[in-house]
Amino acid sequence: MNQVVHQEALSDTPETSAAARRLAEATRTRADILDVAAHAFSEKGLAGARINEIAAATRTSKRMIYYHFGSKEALYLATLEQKYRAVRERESQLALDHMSPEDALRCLTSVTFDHHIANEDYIRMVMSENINRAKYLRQSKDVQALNRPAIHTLTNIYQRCVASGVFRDGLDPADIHASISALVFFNVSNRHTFGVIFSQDTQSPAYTATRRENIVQMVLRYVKNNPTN
Amino acid sequence: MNQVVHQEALSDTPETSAAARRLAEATRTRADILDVAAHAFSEKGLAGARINEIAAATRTSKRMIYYHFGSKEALYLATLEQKYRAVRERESQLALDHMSPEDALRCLTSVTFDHHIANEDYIRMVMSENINRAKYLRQSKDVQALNRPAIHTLTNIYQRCVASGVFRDGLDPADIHASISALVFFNVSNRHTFGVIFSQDTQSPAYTATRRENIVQMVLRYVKNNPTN
DNA sequence: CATTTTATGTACCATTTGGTACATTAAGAG
DNA sequence: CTCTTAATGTACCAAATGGTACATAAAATG
Repeated sequence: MNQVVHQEALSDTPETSAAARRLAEATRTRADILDVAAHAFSEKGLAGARINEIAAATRTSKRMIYYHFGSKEALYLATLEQKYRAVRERESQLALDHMSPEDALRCLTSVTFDHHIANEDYIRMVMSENINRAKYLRQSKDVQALNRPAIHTLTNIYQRCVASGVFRDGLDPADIHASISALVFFNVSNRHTFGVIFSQDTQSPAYTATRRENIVQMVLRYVKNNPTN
Repeated sequence: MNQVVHQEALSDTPETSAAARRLAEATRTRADILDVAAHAFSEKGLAGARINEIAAATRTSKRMIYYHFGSKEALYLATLEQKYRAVRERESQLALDHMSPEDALRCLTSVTFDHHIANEDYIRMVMSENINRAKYLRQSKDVQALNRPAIHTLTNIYQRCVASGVFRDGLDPADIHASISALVFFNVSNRHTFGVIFSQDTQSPAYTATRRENIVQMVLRYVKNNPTN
């Protein structure tokens, strides 16, 4: 997208640096807008966020938002893709192959739990997008591809586990993934209404720790042949 | 709120009927507005819904919305309370006492699952309210009281089960409730993004049926001493 | 009957909103 | 050196938005 600098390698430092600086500047501008917008949309949703406010929080102007992104909706879609990309990238860095299958599942669940807590912006955007009935996510071309590894990881763990006899057979990895996602996502997404209704501090370390452990137990007991822990 | 008609019982039919008709009319107007607004807010959230559109869909006018509710935010809060009330009322009609404890938990989970599917409007409002960080729900005086029975029901079941030796001891009913809620809520709330990402029809009867059964199994295996099913 | 209160319609408004027209500056192309 | 193109600032706009002032008809009140 922005890596072409066709110029002779000789006059590298002075001329190219000018061009490169310019390009880098534009890229930085886009990134700046994207970050500010992502936070705004995450905070108030597509309808609630204000282009004027986003522009004001940027180091550039509203004019530039429309120059680089075209419309509010296009900007929203761009932030959505960015968030999905960032989250999946960090997820894919998880190395589980060297663990015992049971530890791998335990670790995957636990880390995913913490990961969701650490990425509230992402969660809020997913909520927002579900209120939109995925109207914008549907338009993204590479989000599907981006997310397949999540299932593959789990399929690997599960198959290794079944082979070793620790897990029971006949379960669907996609379904296990759905359950893990549900448990850890809800813990962040609904913490506010849940906290108000049941008068609990759903963000306290104590609540979080017990919740994490209970979710891990729930997942393990679901897949294990002889859950005795 | 609107049940006082201090008038003599003698002149009941002609005079009161005029007053009663008037009162009933106003009540109907409020109910009409509330229903239309609930749907609008559920569909687009607080920021996305338009008072003008709500008014147009009503059999009365925008003027009446402000007369009866005062502001967009107050109307939103009123719809929020109405939805919570309606959902909890239907929930409390569930009779589980005559069942075996295990069947009771199985039934509770299963019914709650179906109940969430049948009340998408409610789910969307809860999502919306979590995006608001429960700013409005927090202002409601009777929502907490409204929701305590949910935990009590579960506590009853759980204690009966532990006593009979079928369930393991030491679990927190509130936590079990959180897990059940997470699993069934997510199944509806995130169906759109989930469907897009994993190219599944998350609303098909087949998907729904397996998902329901897997969630029930997950809950049962979590609490049971010897999960062999 | 006079007066006050409830409930409602009509028309209007200030502000905000997403978006744009126009000018400009600087760099790349030939 | 000229011409095009990428990038950006300024000022502006039409439409939409939440909300209201004013009038009024009917019922309640005393």
